[in-house]
Amino acid sequence: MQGWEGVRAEVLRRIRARIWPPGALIPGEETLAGEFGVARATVNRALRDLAEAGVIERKKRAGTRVAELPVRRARLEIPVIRQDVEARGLVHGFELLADRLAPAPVPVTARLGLPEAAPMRFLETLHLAGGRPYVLESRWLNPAVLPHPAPDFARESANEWLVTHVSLVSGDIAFTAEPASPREAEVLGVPPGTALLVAERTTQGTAGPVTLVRLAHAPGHRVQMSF
Amino acid sequence: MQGWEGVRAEVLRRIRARIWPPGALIPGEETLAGEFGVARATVNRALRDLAEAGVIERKKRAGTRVAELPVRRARLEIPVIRQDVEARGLVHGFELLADRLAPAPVPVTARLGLPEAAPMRFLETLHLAGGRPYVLESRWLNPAVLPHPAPDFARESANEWLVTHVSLVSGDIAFTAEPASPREAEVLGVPPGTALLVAERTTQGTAGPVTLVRLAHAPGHRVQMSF
DNA sequence: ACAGGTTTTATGTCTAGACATATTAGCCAT
DNA sequence: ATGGCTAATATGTCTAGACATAAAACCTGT
Repeated sequence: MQGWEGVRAEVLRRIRARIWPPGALIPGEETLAGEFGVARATVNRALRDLAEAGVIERKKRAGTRVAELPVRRARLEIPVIRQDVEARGLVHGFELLADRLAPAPVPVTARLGLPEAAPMRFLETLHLAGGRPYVLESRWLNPAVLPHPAPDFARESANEWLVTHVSLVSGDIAFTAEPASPREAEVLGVPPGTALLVAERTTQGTAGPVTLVRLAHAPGHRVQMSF
Repeated sequence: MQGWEGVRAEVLRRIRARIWPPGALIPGEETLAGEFGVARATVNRALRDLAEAGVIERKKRAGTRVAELPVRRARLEIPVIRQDVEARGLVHGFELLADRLAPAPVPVTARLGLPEAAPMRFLETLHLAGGRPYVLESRWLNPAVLPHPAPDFARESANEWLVTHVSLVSGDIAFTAEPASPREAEVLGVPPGTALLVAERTTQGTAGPVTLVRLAHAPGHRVQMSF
């Protein structure tokens, strides 16, 4: 068992076997390299990987120690909605329900870091999967990121246009469960108050805040991730 | 701007500027190393990072190409519930509501890959944040992973004991929105049918399937992640 | 004791060169 | 054409050595 994956496996084994218990300082890279008969860079690669996984914590000069409470990290892949639907073997479609320029509510501008009541493009898109309502997308879009002439969001969904044409840099997502509002109930074709999985995303681009979007999913939707 | 982060930034800039459009083959490591005046290993580090982020796709012999539809990846950190509560500045507590050995329902054994109706430990724990119900944890636990004598889950929550004592290897999480069942409503102190954010996790360990747990969160709970 | 600067040290990164490995592309025989 | 072998090539990884950097530890002088 050699190579950086071998080193990682052996270090992980020792941690799990409590040879190096939680909180303990493990030997330095030089030492381990000597013991395993590999170069220090190889040990470094292995330990860096374990640090990324949250198993160990590394600090310059202070050394490497086993994490006290290993934090598990799961990765969520956020596809374009069309891909998401097609991956389920269904035909994707969408309807543009609203498209207007309006002063954005304060909570929206605040979360994006824009001046209060800045005029923004509001887009409401209902995505369909196999002809049935799939998710209601309510989006506030910073008009500064749009080119002239602006794209036709009735032809290409805002969701997809943004991913392919705007350089998204960072952002965050939050999932909540909420009862369907009258509007959501009507559009999605469910009784008001139905439990909906709601995702709220904000994204920042290279040229400032891009968009805040709320995705209200039809009942039964699962967001799946693995680790 | 030098170093692998500099290389990554420049490559990313060219991709965003469509100098290298989606689907395009980008120059090889050797070429880029020459152009940027760094060693090939440095370019490799930068490109490996971009590949991990989903911006480019790499294959041996075939080279590196820009991803057609960049999939955004967000990382979720799954803390121990106690940490989660304490991070919100609240006092954590819990009550063990049920603890029994029972044949697990078929959907449970099936998802974990255990024989049908295998006897499993069923644990129901209500976690409290600042004295108020926070999340109801319903867990099926493979008794094979427990030592003798078994730990006292009334003292240390199963959630925390598992993280620190069992080597978890892989697993998956799914989030859904569900109406509170009568049981959940009663325990969490909400009206039946209230929209709850439910997380379902399965985990596999080195020595086989470990646990399947359902976490029904109190209303208003947000699961937050960033990218 | 204590604040401030200096040394030490473990990790972070880089280089140049090498070999390993997975595919693709080309070639040849059928 | 088609199947199968072979060579070419881009990425993956490793080595040995070097310098950079951050933070702890060790001195100072007051």
